[in-house]
Amino acid sequence: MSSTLSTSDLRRETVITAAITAFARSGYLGTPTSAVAEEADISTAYVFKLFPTKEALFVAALTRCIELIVQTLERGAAAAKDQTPKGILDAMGEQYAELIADRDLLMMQVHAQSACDIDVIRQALRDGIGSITRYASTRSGASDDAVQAFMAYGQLCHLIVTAGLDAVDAPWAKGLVAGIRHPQPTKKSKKKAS
Amino acid sequence: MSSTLSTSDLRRETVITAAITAFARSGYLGTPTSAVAEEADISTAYVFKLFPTKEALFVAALTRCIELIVQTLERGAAAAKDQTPKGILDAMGEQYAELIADRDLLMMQVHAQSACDIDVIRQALRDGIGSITRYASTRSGASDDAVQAFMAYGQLCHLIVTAGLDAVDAPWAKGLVAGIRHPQPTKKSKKKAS
DNA sequence: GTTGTGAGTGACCGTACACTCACTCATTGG
DNA sequence: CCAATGAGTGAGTGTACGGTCACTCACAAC
Repeated sequence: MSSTLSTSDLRRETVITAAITAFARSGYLGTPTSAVAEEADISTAYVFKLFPTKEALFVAALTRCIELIVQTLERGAAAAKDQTPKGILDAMGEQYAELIADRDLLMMQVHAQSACDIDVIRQALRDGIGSITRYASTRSGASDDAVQAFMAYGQLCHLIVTAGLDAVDAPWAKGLVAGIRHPQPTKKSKKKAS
Repeated sequence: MSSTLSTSDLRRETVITAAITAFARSGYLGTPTSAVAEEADISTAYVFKLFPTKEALFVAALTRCIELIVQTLERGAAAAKDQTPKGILDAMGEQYAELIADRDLLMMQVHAQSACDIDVIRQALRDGIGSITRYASTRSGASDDAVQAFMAYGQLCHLIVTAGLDAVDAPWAKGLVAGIRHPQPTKKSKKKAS
């Protein structure tokens, strides 16, 4: 596809991006490395030259997700009209909701949580939650309680999206979903590779 | 081991219990059916006589989890000293925290969420969240907002336990965990089979 | 031109797992 | 005694996947 040659570091970036998409789709165990390779338009063997193990690849992808999320919170905070703690936190939430519209970042977190029996993954997730929480806290200056609530509703949002509760037409579902910023699933056009 | 003969329906019950333990440990894809069989002290082949597919087995286990959770909420509500909506909801939360002390019920939910790309599992999870939400709502009589918060903090609790955040000794972690009822991990004694 | 190097791959290996099948054994009923 | 039925299993089968290895190819340096 690209006529310009890529150094292996560039390729690594490509693979990380592809890994996020692939792992988000079917989770750590459910995604063969070959699926990541295919998504990156690269051979499976080469993926293993760029990353020593599948675990390492997943961790790299997860870490990248967290970076993207923190960057998004930064943008949200910067764009907040109301620069009070609450205003900033709200703006962050709104920006976050927009980021996860395509679900990949969200599903990566869910899948990571489920893969926590693997030490390096749990550690990466811990660190990630740490980054996010610390940033939300220090940047907004909000109370611990407010930050805790911020995170809690974020988790609820994950559940809603994963289980597809926003498509459920029942009072209990409406109540659960109410007031939570909602991404309408962006249509992802899968590119056909030869 | 048992000298009394068991009808196949009894066996099915045993297998469901075993499945909860096994699946909770390593998730849907990470748990071979043979692990469930071993936990139930039964041959793998017989598991497939009792449940048509691994999917069906997982769904049965998940459904059982939800039943156990709702029963727990019932007990919590009944035991509430303060029978106001908030009092009942709090009591439910406390009882729930106690139930998930051994983590199996909690991990099953996490793993189910991650396995939501399988239709029957997502459906079962949806129904389960529905049961729980509806029960919490009607039994407590609390507002939609309060029920929503109840669920949100429940989800945060799942994250804390899964990622082991309660073992993290940093301010951000303390802030996240603060005030959330906590199970100290019950020691499970694995029984040795011959 | 030949020697070195890094990008990239096809073909393979060992293992694990979902699911099947032919079978054994015990109990029941006549 | 024999037939039928249901509990329960050992030994497979086909396939998929993580990881490896020997290899090719393009290009640069001399």
